[in-house]
Parts: sequence; C-alpha cells; structure tokens
Amino acid sequence: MRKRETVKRATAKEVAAAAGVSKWTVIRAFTPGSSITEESKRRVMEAAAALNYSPNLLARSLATNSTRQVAVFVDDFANPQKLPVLETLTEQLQAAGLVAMLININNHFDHVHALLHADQRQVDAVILFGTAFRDETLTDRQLGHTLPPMFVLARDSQIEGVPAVVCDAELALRDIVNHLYEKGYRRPAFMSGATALSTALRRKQHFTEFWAEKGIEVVDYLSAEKYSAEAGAISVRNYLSVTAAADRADVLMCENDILAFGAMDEIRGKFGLRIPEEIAIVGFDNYELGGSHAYSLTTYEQPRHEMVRAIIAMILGTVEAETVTLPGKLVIRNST
Amino acid sequence: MRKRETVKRATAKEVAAAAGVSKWTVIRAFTPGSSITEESKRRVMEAAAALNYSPNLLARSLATNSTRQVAVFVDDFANPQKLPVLETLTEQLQAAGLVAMLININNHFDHVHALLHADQRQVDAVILFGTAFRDETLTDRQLGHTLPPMFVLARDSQIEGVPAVVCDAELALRDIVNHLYEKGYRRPAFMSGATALSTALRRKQHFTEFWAEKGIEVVDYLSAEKYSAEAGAISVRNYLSVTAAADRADVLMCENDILAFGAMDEIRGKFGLRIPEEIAIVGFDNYELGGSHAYSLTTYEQPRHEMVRAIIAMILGTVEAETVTLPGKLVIRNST
DNA sequence: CACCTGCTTGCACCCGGTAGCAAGATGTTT
DNA sequence: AAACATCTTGCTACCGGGTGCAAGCAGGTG
Repeated sequence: MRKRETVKRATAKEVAAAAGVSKWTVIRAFTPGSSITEESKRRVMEAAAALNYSPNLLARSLATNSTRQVAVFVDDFANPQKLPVLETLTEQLQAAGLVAMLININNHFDHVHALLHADQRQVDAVILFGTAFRDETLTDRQLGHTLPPMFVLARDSQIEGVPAVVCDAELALRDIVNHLYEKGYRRPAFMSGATALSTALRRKQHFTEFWAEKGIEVVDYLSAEKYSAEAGAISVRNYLSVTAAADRADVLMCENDILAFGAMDEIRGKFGLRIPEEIAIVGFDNYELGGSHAYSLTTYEQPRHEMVRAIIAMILGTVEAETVTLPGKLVIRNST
Repeated sequence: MRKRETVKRATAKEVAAAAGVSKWTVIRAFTPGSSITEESKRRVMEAAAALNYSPNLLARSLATNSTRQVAVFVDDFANPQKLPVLETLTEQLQAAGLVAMLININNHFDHVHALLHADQRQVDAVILFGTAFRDETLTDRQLGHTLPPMFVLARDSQIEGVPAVVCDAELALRDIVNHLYEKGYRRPAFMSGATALSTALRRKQHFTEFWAEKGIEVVDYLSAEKYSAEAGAISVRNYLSVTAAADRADVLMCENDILAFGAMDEIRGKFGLRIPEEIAIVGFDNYELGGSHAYSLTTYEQPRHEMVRAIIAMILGTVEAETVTLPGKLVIRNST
C-alpha cells in the first residue's frame, strides 16, 4: 500500500504552537458553538490556513464514537435502476454530512462478512439496498449484539426490528390495474422473476387481487429465470409458442422493466406482434430506456427521492425508525 | 445521529482481562505473524469469541496511518455504463482488502470539496472515475500539498503527475473503421457529445484519421447537446431533415451507445429508415441494452476488468503508477 | 474593595489500537 | 550448571483528536 510518506497533514498541536495557544483552543475554533473569543478564533484560523490544517476525521470519529459513514450493501448490479438510486442516495447522504461506503455483496463477500466488516469500521448505519437476508443469518451466527443499526431500502425487511422503506405496492398495482381496465384490457397476464422476493410476490398478489375486484381473472402467470432481458424474452417465447392466438392475454405486466424490454423485443422481433394493439405491456421501475421510442413502456416509478429522504431521516434519528411505505407514480406511455 | 448506545463493542483491554493476559497479547493474537504461543493465542481467541471481539479498524487506521479506504469520485450517474464498472471496482477493491467510499460530485459538492473531505477522512487513494478537473483547480486552491494519491479511471488525466487508466482509443477506432470498411461502407459520419473531453476528441480524431488512411473522407460530423438518447435523437433528426437521401452517410458512428440508441429510435421511428440497410450505426461502450433485439448495436467494449485491475495495482503500489492504455474489443452485431 | 457570575482557557484523561524496546521465560549448548 | 540464544510478554510512548473539570480572568454589583 502506497503510504502517504510525502507531506504530513498538520495537527491541532502544530497549529496551536503556531498560534500561541493550546491545542484545545484550536479544537474549539473548529467546533461550532464552543466557547472561544473572536480574537483567539481568528488567530487559530490564520495559523490553520497557513499550515493547511483541517481536523482529522479519523481521530474525531474514534473519540466521538461516530464516523458519519453509512455502509450501503448492494448485491445486484445488473439492475440499471440501482444507479439513479445510488445517485440520489449519495447526494442526500452528503448533504446530511454523511458519506456512503459502497459494499458489493457477492459470492466472495456475503452479508455476514460485510456486516462484520462494516461493524469493524464503526459505520453509523447500514443500508441494505435492494438486498436482504433472513433473520436466522443474524441469530445463527451470533451477530446482532453490537451491530450497527440497519435499514432496508426498496425491499421488504426480513429481519425483526429492522425497518424498511418501500414503494407502496398496493397503490401501485391499483393504479396500474385501473389504468389497464380503463383502456379496455380484459385478459391480463403477469410475468414474475424467479426469486421468491416478498416485494415481487406482493406485486403479483395485488395484481391478481385488483383484477378480481373487477370480476376479472388473470389468464396466465409467466415466470422468468431471473431479472434480465434475456430471461424475459425466453419466458414470453415459451408462452407465445404454446398459446393459441385466441387464448392469449391482451396485456402482460412484467415485474420490472428489464423483463418487459426482453419480452417486447421477443414479441415484436420473433413473433411479429404489434404492441400495444395485439398485446400490451406494462413494466415496473421506469428505467431510463423505457422512455425511448423503441420501447415507450408504460411503467411505474418508485419515489426514490422520498424513499431516500425517509431512510436518511431514520438514520439521523429525526424520525422514528419504522417501516414506511411511500406512493410512487404511474408513467403511461405507448405500450398500453 | 442515532448513536450506538446499545451494546458497546468489546475492546482489546476487556478481552485481555477475560483471558488473563495483557492487551498487547490480545493484539498479537489478532496480528498475523506476530510472536505469540499457541496456548496464549487459544485463550485470547476463546475470550474474544465469548465477548464477540474484533479489532476496531478506526483505531487501527489512526495508529497505522492507513485506512484501506479508497474514495471513488463519480459525477455522471446518467451513464448506465458506470454501474458495471462500479461493480467490478468494488469487487476487486474488496478482494484486495480495500473498501470504496462513493462520492457524488455535483453542484453542491464539487471536486475541491470532495478532495478535502476525502483527505480529512484519510483515504489511501482517490479514484476519479470518468471525471476529472483541470490542473489549475489544484494549484489555484493551494491544494496538492497533503492530498492523497489520485488516479483517473476511464478518462484522460488532466493533472500533472496523476496517472490514468484508459481504453486504447487508437486501437478501438482502428478496429471499428476496419470493420466498417470491410463491410463496404464508404460514407462515414460521426456524432459526438457536446463536451470537449479529450477522450471524446480522440475518438473523433482517430475515426477521421483511419478513414483517411483508406483514402476516404468522413462526410459529416454531427454533435449532440449531451450524452443522452434524447440528444442523440435530436442531433440525427436535424441531420436527416436537412440532408438529401443521396448525400446521406451510409454509416454513423456515435460517440457512445446512449447517443446511438437515441439515433436509432429516431432513424427508424421518425424517418422509417432501415438499420443497417439504409444507414448503419456504431456505438461505443457496449451497454447491456445494445445486445437486445430492439437495438442489436455494434459497439466497442472497454476492458473494465483489466482497467480496474491496473488501477488497483497502482494503488497497492505493486506496479509503478503511470498512465496505461488497455485494449478493448469490438462487438459486432446487426446494426452494421 | 470584596464578592459573585460567567466566559475562556488549560489540563488530565480518554477513544482503541500500534511500534519498538527491554525484561522475563524458555530452551539449547558446552 | 553456567552461559547464551530465542521466543514471549509487558510496558512506555504515540496516532490526533474529544470530554469535563477547575483555574484564570473579566465585568458587574453591593
């Protein structure tokens, strides 16, 4: 590791010597609201500027037991939706004087590793962003005693006492189903990703439920291997090749936009069907590309700014830490 | 800020008391290669396990003057290409025992802020990922004395003494032009993004140069307002509306895939032209979506694994820190 | 002028580790 | 059994700040 042998950072003690005061006075000059005369402060600040001094946050963190660092766990970089949320998250964390440690959860670095590591680094909080683990993972491994506070973002919490911030799936699906109903669709189908995520299950469940309220049954349930365009394409290919034109759904809701993109490519490319005339498509998440001409996908946008705001408020402790559900908004385009 | 008043982490001193040794022996038990008897180590480890002890990395960092944290500056979250690189970067950093601090450079938090902040946090290095600033920024603000070592990733360095890791643009454009030439295209055009990035300029310049080597002149240069599908669409719309069919280029290379997507939507949607028969398209960066049916875009993939490996080797000091240029690979699809 | 109040300032001690020295323990050699 | 080499262990000092107390100092009051 390349050390910083070059030029050492100035310390409070050195600034103190230069300003002719004690190091505590220097520290006070840099601590808002502490009792110090204007004169002393001015002298300290001059000396500090001359020496290019700024407090060492590492030392401060050690002394105050607060690093103002937040670990962000991410395990699915394939989902392009992660990027805008990461942007919002880092921006708002920074605005709150916090900083994000981005942790990649993968085969070589699992949740337990990551948690222990984050704990060793004394982070003030951990955000499980779109990822989660079973409660047992904590208890099995005898963790949980000294762990930093955790929060789940954009996914249901599976851990007792760990709050989550999620988009209101019930409202979302109600909006979607209402929209489809008004557009005249009567033969809905639903495509889910493989994993048995509670957030995913809930979308499917509400989709079914709200159609049922209108006296309509969901005609087909498709499932994709994973969340990728390829998997969405395969799933819809299987469906269309075994389903007679008359028995086909007139609208297919895909659990997220990525699946929808793959499905649309396949529907138009391989099967030559027109969207939305022959089959309409709905996605979820509003990826940037859904807005392009090629797709123009009707989808649902999660309220990421509000979600991030909510989770940061909990981290800062300005609001009680409890699971919250926020409303997003329906984005209607040409695929329906 | 929610403090960790709950259960305090055990310290080496406490473990020492429990194990009946001094705290230094505890430290030795946790320091690979230090001299300690098997017996002592076993007793320490037992006590440590009972108390759930693990060393406080903050304190260690303070004492060793090495945090094993790397700040990663990102300023353009609109580019979806950032995500796979971030994945590779975090994965490899973690494998090397480092961790990424993700810093969002924006209007409220500029390079200077971010650098000072990263410095205060004593990061071991700063990676300028796809972002850079002028050399003057450093000297103007009297920075540069105590700053952590910096490295530029996926962009040219504009700072004296700061190395960069980039994709070999010359090789890339040579491959692209050769491919287009072999395919029989003879009327090339180039679309650039607005900003005068050196990496961007170089693509354009080499594009021109390699066509010239074949005795062919680039027939048109388009420019987009920024790097977005929308801007690409507008740029190509302007071009096609003022250019007679006979005068049109037969292949358009876009500076990156996002521009290409927008251009393709417009070309097919608004102008009803077929790709590649009436006009072929080439992008750059190989975004995941370029592989979908809807686009099937010929593009060029930057060697992100190798680039990340190279930059981490420099950070670790296992290789000399100097600008390196790595070869990527041409990805040929149906748009040419 | 003595006394009280309130703001500044310096100090001892603390946060939880690390480095390097020296004393203590152990084992080996002659 | 004495002398020596080697490994363990504990200790002092230190990384660069923060906390809370008490002394120092000012101004206002009786």
